[in-house]
Amino acid sequence: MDVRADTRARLQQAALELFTRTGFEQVTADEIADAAGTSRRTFFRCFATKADAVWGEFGAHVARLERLLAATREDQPVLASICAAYVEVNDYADGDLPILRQRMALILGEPALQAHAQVRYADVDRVVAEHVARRLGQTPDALLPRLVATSTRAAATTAFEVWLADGTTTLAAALHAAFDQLALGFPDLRPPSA
Amino acid sequence: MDVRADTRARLQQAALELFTRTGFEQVTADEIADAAGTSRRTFFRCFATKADAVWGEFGAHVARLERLLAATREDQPVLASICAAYVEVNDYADGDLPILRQRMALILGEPALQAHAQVRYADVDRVVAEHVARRLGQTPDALLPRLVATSTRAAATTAFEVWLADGTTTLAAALHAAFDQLALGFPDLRPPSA
DNA sequence: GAGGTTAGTGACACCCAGTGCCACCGGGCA
DNA sequence: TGCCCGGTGGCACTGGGTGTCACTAACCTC
Repeated sequence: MDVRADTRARLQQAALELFTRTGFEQVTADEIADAAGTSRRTFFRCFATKADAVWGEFGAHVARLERLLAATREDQPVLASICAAYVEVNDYADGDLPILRQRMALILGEPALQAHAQVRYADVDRVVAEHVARRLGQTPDALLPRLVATSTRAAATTAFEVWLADGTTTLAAALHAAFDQLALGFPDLRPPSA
Repeated sequence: MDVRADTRARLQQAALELFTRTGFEQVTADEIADAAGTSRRTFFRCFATKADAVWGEFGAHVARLERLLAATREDQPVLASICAAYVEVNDYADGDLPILRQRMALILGEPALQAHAQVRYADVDRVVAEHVARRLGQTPDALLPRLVATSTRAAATTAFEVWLADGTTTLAAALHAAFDQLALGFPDLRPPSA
């Protein structure tokens, strides 16, 4: 019932390559399957959606984020704990950075993939909101847990965008810069600029 | 080349109705067209996507937001100006609230529509980022303008969610509550809770 | 009032994503 | 050798979205 790991890996690699070269919408599932030396039917057994081929092991990613948040020390400020967890989860080895760049360029650049990302990010938001709710003694669907979850994810996404566009800064540095702004209520735009 | 306004209105109404009753994925474009007394082909001339039938005149909405932001006084804090613009754009007459609730329940509840929303919201983000960039003398793709745009939209979305789930608070009140938290750097979770 | 233009529409054919179903193939196992 | 079973390929089908053409009704001109 399951899928052989190398078949999945070949499909993922082929998909990433073709999407980057030709554009997400232009590539058909048949072409990916051909490039990976397998069939269209097998592609859709590995990935529920064409878009899912771009996301590696994102489920494991979210699970790891959840564990990190659960292990947070109580005396650490909540935003700092979330920032630290985001930084740790996204601490890739140098050798993995090119693939990460390729993946994120697609996700942040292709409209269809941006849309799909929303569904995947909903899991992240849920995990973060539960963490905040636990720390605050509120329910996860109250205003504050929800708001912290969505705005910290907004910060993380923005950090990824500038990291991707810039090329000189570290991903960790970009994440810290974004979270600092958020945690301080955007001090840089506090003084009326006139 | 254009589409008759009442055809579009009938289709939109039928779509909203059917989506709410049966669920977005369960309704086919044919069924919507039949319910509106027209053809499938005409449906796709009115709306590029099945999902687009849920969004009313969202383009006009964004344009109005842009005008409001452009007319902002220079001595008003940036976040306050954005909050005021969001509140004003979402200041519906009481008679329009039921339709708004219906629309937002679909957009926030159906995964496929959540995904599609990301594409529409990208326009909002661009407009807000340009406003912030103008006020700060930065480019719209710098960290701070992007971050303010995405996190204020996160705040607005969260406000919509609690407004929808709650039923007692005003939309304006929910927006102000969310923006206040954001502008102050989440003071409610500042003290280490231990 | 006849003839031409034009916008809106409907009908049909097509491409492609995604799914259900079944047949096949290869390897472990009695 | 015969059986079982996980991975796979082929096939047909649904449904979203598009390009094309033919039709119709209004409007305009002579």
